[in-house]
Amino acid sequence: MFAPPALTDEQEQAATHAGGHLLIVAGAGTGKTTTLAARLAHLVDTGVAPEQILLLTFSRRAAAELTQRAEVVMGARIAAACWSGTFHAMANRFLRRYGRAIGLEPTFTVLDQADTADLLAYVRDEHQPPDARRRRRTNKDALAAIWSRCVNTRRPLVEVLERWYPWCLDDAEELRVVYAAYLRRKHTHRVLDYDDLLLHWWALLRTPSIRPLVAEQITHVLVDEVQDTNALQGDILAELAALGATITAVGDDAQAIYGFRAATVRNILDFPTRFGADVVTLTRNHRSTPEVLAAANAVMADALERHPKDLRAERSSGARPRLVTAHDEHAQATGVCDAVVERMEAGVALLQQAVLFRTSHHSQVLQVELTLRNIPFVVYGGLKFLEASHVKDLVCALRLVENPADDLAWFRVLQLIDGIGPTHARTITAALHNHQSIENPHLSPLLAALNTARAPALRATPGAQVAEVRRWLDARVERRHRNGAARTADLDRLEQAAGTAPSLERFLTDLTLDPPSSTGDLAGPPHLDDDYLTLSTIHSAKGAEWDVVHLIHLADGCLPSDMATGHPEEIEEERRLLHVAMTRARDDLWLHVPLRYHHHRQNSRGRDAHSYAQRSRFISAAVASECDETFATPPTPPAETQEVAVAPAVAEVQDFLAGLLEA
DNA sequence: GAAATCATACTTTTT
DNA sequence: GTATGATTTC
Repeated sequence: MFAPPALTDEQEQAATHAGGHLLIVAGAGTGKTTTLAARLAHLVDTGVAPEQILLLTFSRRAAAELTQRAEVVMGARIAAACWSGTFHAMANRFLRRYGRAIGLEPTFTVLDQADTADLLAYVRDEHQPPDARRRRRTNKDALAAIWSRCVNTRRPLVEVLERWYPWCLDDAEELRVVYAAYLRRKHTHRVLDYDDLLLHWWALLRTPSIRPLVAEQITHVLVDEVQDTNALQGDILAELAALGATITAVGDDAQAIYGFRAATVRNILDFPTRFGADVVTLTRNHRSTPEVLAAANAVMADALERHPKDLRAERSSGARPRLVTAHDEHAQATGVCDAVVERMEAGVALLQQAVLFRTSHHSQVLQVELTLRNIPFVVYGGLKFLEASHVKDLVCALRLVENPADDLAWFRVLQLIDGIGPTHARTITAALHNHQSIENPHLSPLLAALNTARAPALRATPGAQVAEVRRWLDARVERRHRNGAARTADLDRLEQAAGTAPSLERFLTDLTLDPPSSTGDLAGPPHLDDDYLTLSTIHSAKGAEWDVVHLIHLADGCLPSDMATGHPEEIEEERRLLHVAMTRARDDLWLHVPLRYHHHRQNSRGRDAHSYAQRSRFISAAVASECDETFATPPTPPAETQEVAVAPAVAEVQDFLAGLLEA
């Protein structure tokens, strides 16, 4: 018998619910993870084999946290036996194992979002090379986003264009051609994009020869953050249910923040009727003080769609949230640092404090200030490590080791050779596929390096394979970039990470499905016992909690983001984003509003500009009345208007120089 | 004709 | 810092 930590009545009811599908509506801070871990333990306790439980979480991080919590209750060995990970990671696992049944070679490579956009641009150029006379084409990121929305919402192209990309409607025919070519290309080159993983998993679950296997293997499915799943993921759950699995879904419609990724809140709202599920609602918040909750509830009070469940505070009274209006973002950064240090000196570890923001560049000024003050920090979210060109170069070269059919990888890697540009890269790729000979003396070192890395050599560990590829690559990376040393240092870190992977294929797949989420992730263990402050996008902070939380850049245009003010529902999603951010705080919540912030604007002279901001529209008078308000300190005068004292000797030199200019 | 180089515009959130 | 388009160089 296991002895779970004391559960409240509502948690207990959810954890031990028997006989059928279940929806747990769990507001922020109501002990969702505790309840889910307890349910997991309960299932095992009542005779379900851990190998028959599928745990679908939103991120690898959430999976790890849940598993860790479950380990405490049920022991590490049992917890580790569950199938757990993101929808995409689980799709990958099933497809590697059973893909052959639907005609999918299990050696496929996975394209991340940037690869997807690159491949779309690549096939478009084959059909329609850029034409100076024509107007600007749809950019490749939009190409990828449009198609992804079609797949994930399962709606036809024209409908998606009308609803979300009306300015692209004129290009509908062109897009159709490009997407058709993209589909063919992926198929012949054994590559899958993120959406393909879900789509093929779904197809697999509908395949008669596979269904009995899965039915036997998976009897219980636990889904976390179900409000952030999309239509396709909902259909996958339905297939699993049809195979006899019992589904437990957990979520909170007030925390739906992934609409931009085609998530639909219908998946949680319709769950009870679609699956005939019982519903248990958790409303007692154990995380935050009543003061923090009052402010968070006040934000949601103005929502267009009212969520009937107000969170009830269980904790005793604490400090009121602080609403700080700073003169500009420098003053804001100063204010955050002062408060963080003050709390640290009062005994709150940096690890128990966080600064959250809407977009990653909102944290730049703060990062400078933290560095100046020697306050250690780790940044989550928005990290473009995998998008840096030298990292992509290495990853593409490694993909060629695994899958020589990967045209996109060839296209990129070949252009690293002197004298080879887009045109030659294409012809050489085609020639390689047709086993024709190629006359280019610079090519053989690359082919040799790939062959050595590919050889089923005895010591071909992933680390050694990376090292082999780098013997060819490093010199080229250093030649192409001014800061070559820093870039090869990044490659060192990748090589190190590869050293711990079971295979090159696993290394590459993990890198795309679970990219390093923080600046520290690849750096390895030395960071672990340090104390550091967390900087995170709100999206990446989902599910986490801290004693002290600072929200910065709460200005209109930042939150709500001015990229997301087109449709009312987008604005509502931004509101929920603020709600999610505020409910991360246990004891102290700070809301920072800069009146003036740096704005990258492309005015005619190409100069950056400052914008004067207004407080976020979500901070209503009612919200403000739940906070203690502080106003801006007067600004320090800009440096260039300050009097600069000139020493006598310098004045003399200046006079001399000025004299040279006189006739 | 293709590659290298220079100039200019753009930069949400994530699997 | 990077992606794209125009211009220069090979």
